[in-house]
Amino acid sequence: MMCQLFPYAEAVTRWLEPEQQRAWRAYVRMQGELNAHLSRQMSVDSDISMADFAVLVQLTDTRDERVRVLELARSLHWEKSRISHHVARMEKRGLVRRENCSSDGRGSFVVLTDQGRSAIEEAAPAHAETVHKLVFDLLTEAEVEALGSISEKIFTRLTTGECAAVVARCDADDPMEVVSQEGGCPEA
Amino acid sequence: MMCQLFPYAEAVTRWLEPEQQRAWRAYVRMQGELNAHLSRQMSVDSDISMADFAVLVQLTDTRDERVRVLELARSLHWEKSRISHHVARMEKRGLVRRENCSSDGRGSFVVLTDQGRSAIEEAAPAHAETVHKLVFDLLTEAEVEALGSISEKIFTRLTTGECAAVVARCDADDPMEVVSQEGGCPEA
DNA sequence: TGAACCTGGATGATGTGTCAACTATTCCCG
DNA sequence: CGGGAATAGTTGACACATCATCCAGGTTCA
Repeated sequence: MMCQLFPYAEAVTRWLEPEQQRAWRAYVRMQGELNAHLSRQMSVDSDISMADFAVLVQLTDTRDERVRVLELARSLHWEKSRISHHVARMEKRGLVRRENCSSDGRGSFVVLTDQGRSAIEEAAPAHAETVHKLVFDLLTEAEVEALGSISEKIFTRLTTGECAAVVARCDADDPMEVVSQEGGCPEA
Repeated sequence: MMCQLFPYAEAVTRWLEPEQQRAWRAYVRMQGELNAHLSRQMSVDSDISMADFAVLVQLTDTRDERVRVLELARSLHWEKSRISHHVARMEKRGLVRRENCSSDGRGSFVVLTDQGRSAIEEAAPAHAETVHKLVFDLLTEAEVEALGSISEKIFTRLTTGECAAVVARCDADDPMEVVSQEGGCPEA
């Protein structure tokens, strides 16, 4: 219908084919709803947000439980100012603590506190269960595989070449390397 | 790895299987990155946000180009206060206008302005092109089909039964009906 | 009629994400 | 060594989402 509404758009415009449109609309709504649901679940039955959780996962993922701010930014694909603000708020709530880096006067570490550790330990099982209920209990093995490879394709497209350049987020030293940080701890 | 880190979580916890984990991590990152990229693209080369765009699409989708606030909320699956705030901001920028509803003294309409119409007309082609470049150019027909059906499964799960009840967002009169609003105009 | 209740919507506080400066350190190279 | 560039991180302003609360206009029913 939009296509009828915008007949004057340059003739070169590639609108979506019907099946593409169906898939896209479904994806957009699903993704919005799923995010909302996961966030709400997390902050209702644990007392942290998905963002907190993501940060805490990165920290528990490191022996030593301390990570440099920019490394956090790179592995989460967040901008540095986002990390900075978020860590500040988490620090205020006692989930993490900042420490100066002795080897580099500019840098600082984000360190997991006991309270942070118990927060994520409490949150993780419920979150994993939610992901099961909302996603994996519904999908066949083939669909899981498809979801993974579709996501990887798109992600790779987004983080290589022009797209990555446009973003200029907190530039992974090697733009290709961002996808290789697998094998760590799950988000769920 | 998290599984090792939380061995004390109740034994009943269902962690994710390796393939599930891979798919889940890939999905989460892709989705975050894709959202960020679409938003940035939209606000760089048009002067509106994805949220603005979504609202404008709903408006152009209606002959008469006016929609009741709550109807907007229902079709976008947003909370009413989100709509209210967002419409207020859009009004301030001249993209829409509010009008009182004569038949129901409480209600009000959101009306598309000329400026709003030209904003979406300008934004839509570029957005569609971006979606092509970032998504559909990469996927086979089978993958498009898979993406659609996976998304629909999850979306349905999220909007029926207990999940929908938990949310109690702006209750579609018939909880089943929310998925039936197909056939309208694409988001892209 | 009027009291209890429901509905459509607005509002303010708070937490969060983004962008554009800004500071302080370190690096590089003459 | 010294000065410019790069790097690590912070800060403030603003847009946005959520929550709880409020309020005015309808509905129901005695």
